[in-house]
Amino acid sequence: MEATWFEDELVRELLDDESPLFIVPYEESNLNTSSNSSNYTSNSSFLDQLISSCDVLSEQTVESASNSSSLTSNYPSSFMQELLSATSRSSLLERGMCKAESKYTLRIKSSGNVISDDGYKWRKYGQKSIKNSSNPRSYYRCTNPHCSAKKQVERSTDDPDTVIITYEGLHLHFTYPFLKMGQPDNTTPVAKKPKVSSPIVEAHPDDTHIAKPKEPGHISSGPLPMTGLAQEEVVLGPQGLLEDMVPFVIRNPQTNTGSSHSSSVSSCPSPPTSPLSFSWSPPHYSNLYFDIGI
DNA sequence: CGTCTTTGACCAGCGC
DNA sequence: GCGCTGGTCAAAGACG
Repeated sequence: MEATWFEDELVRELLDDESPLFIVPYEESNLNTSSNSSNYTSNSSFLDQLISSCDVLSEQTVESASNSSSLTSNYPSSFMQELLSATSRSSLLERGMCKAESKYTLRIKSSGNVISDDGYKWRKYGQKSIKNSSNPRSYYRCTNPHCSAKKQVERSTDDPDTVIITYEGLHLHFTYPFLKMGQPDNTTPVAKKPKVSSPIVEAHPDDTHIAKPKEPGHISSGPLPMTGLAQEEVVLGPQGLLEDMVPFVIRNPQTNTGSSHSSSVSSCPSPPTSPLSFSWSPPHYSNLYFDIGI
C-alpha cells in the first residue's frame, strides 16, 4: 500500500524535535510511579525517554514489523525505518536491548517493585525457578484472544534492579502505552475473561501482530480525520491491535488532562490522557504490575 | 460466584 | 537412554 499524505507527515512529525506529535508523560526516574503525569515532552524526547525507560523496540522489532504484511500494508516501510532510525539515534540497541530469533528482550531498570504496564493485559500462566538464579521467571500470555503474544519476566541475576522482559510473538505492545486506554466512560464492553479457547488465529512468532488482517483501506484509504480527531470517537478494530491504533497514537497532541489512568503505572511512560475517545477499551488492568514472583 | 494467581506435574527438546 | 532444563497445563486456592 502506498504511503499517504499523513504517513509522510507522521514520519516527519515523529522525527521532528519540535513537533508535539508525541506527548507523553515522563518521569525522570520512572518506572515505578505514578500517575502524576504532569510533565510532558515532545516527540524527540519522547523517543529518548521511551528508550531510556523501556529499552524497548529492537531493530528486529522494527524490521519484523516493517516486513509484516499487515503493517506494511498500512504503514510505509519508510515509517518503520524512520522509527528505527530515530530510536537508533538514542543508542537504543546499546541499552540492554537484545534480540534472539523471534524474541525481543528488554531490560528495565527499576528499583523497588517491578511495575510495568505495556497497555495490555497479561495473564500469568506459569512460573519457574531458573537454574543458577535465585529469581524465578514468570510467564505471561496476552489475554487478547486474538493475540498469541507471550512474555517472560525475570530479574537479572547480576543486577537485582534490572528486570528482564522477553516478548515472544511480537504484538508491538510498546505502542499501547501511548494510547488512551481504560477510559472510565468507555462504552464498548470487553469480555472480562477472553477465553483462550475462543478462535485464535494461528500465529507464528513473527506475525502475531498480524493475526487479524486489516482491510487495506483501514488506515490510509480515506483521509483520516487527524486534526479533528479530538472530537471524534475513534473506533478501533476489535482487537485493538497496533494497526488499529497507530494513527491515533501518533496524533495525540493535547495530552491535557492529567486525568490519569491510574492503573497505568508503567515502566514505559504512562499513556497520555488525551481527548481521544476510543470506543474500544482494554480489559481491566488488574494486573498491570508484573509479579515476577520475587 | 466468577476471575485470577499459584504451583506442582507433565511434556518436549537437548546434551552427554 | 537418561537426566536436566525450560515451557506449559491445570487443579486448587485466593480474592473481590
